Amino acid sequence: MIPNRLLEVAIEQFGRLGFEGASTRDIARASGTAMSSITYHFGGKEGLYLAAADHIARQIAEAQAPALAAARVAAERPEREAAVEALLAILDGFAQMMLRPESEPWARFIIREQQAPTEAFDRLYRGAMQPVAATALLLVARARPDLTDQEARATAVLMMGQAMILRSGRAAACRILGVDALDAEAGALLRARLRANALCILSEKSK
Amino acid sequence: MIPNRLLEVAIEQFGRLGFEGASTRDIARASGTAMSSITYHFGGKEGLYLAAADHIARQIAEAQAPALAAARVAAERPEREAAVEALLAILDGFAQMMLRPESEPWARFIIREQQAPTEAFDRLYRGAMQPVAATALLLVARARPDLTDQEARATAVLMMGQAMILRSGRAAACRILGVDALDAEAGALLRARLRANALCILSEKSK
DNA sequence: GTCTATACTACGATAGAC
DNA sequence: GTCTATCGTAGTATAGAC
Repeated sequence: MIPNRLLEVAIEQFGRLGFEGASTRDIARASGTAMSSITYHFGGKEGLYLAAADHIARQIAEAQAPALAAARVAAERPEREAAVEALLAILDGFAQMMLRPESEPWARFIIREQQAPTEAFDRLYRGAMQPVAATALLLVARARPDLTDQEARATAVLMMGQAMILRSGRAAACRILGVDALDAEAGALLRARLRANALCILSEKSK
Repeated sequence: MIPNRLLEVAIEQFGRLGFEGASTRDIARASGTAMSSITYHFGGKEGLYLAAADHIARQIAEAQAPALAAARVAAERPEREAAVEALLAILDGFAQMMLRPESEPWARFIIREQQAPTEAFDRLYRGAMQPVAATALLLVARARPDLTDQEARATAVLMMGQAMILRSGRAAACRILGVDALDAEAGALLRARLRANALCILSEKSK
């Protein structure tokens, strides 16, 4: 299926080179088709870019759906610990996604959009991030009832930052850890520390 | 001074568009000079790119130097609390840098390099990141003697991630917080939560 | 040192054959 | 639907005037 192949290559190239840096010629060639297929299927370079964002959002949403459903159930339980565990699970799922090699191309795409958001960011946020953020926020509020709404939001953002650095700052992380790549061993270490940090943040007693 | 003007514009353009996306024509025009000045001063597009990385590294190193010197003194003190406070200060300094508008152009440049490191990343790491990381690591080890060396390194990386998301995931952070921009008010909230989180991570008693 | 002029390559879009 | 061919524009590098 040519459109799908085009989308995968487009995510790779747009993520690596940016919208203006990537060339429709190269994308078409690497997809094994002619440049004019892009015009035909997506209307042009910009249409392909937006379609790539939608494709990423759909993939992430599908991958996170089960964890989010489980978390929303946990948020209804009376014990605060259930919310803590559910949030730890979401965070770990997020971290695992960041560690998985398959996330590299679309992580590049998203990080680029975060620096200079276009319409594509809107689609990414609404499709992939907003559902995770909303659930995480609900759980932070349950786990830390002492925080105001804005404090809970800030806490959620910062906790996500710990997982996000596994992609956004991977090169520096590897050097600090003294490893060539974030393999299974380094990933397990980081996930364990992330869990310990998050547990400690979420368990703090109200003053 | 034309070379300096070229460097500032280059950081802006390379950060926004990437190495291949930026054009020497535009950089020269925005610097008020001819395209061939780039060849003369930096030997070509690639030379300008590496010089831009060096320029960024120098600026960051200068900005962080006083905080690092103070931290190294604190690391010598016998009380564990001195190390904790010094690390909180470094983290807050880092967060403030991420929040400051001036950091936007070179943050874009650095984040781009993290995704696909070139020789420029080497210069950025050695010049700007390595000194901060080494000091932070020293302080984490002092504050949390129960952690192994690798655990301390992972903890340092994750804690930095909390501050880094203020740049790398700023667009999403703004949406989650429900604000248009990370102004002084939002910045103060985030820094306060970051301090609380870090304090809790660093103070955890050994099991 | 800084400029203009130019050579050469690659870009995105589109028209039209099949 | 997918291809080839072509148009106009913009890219880097470089030679040479001043």
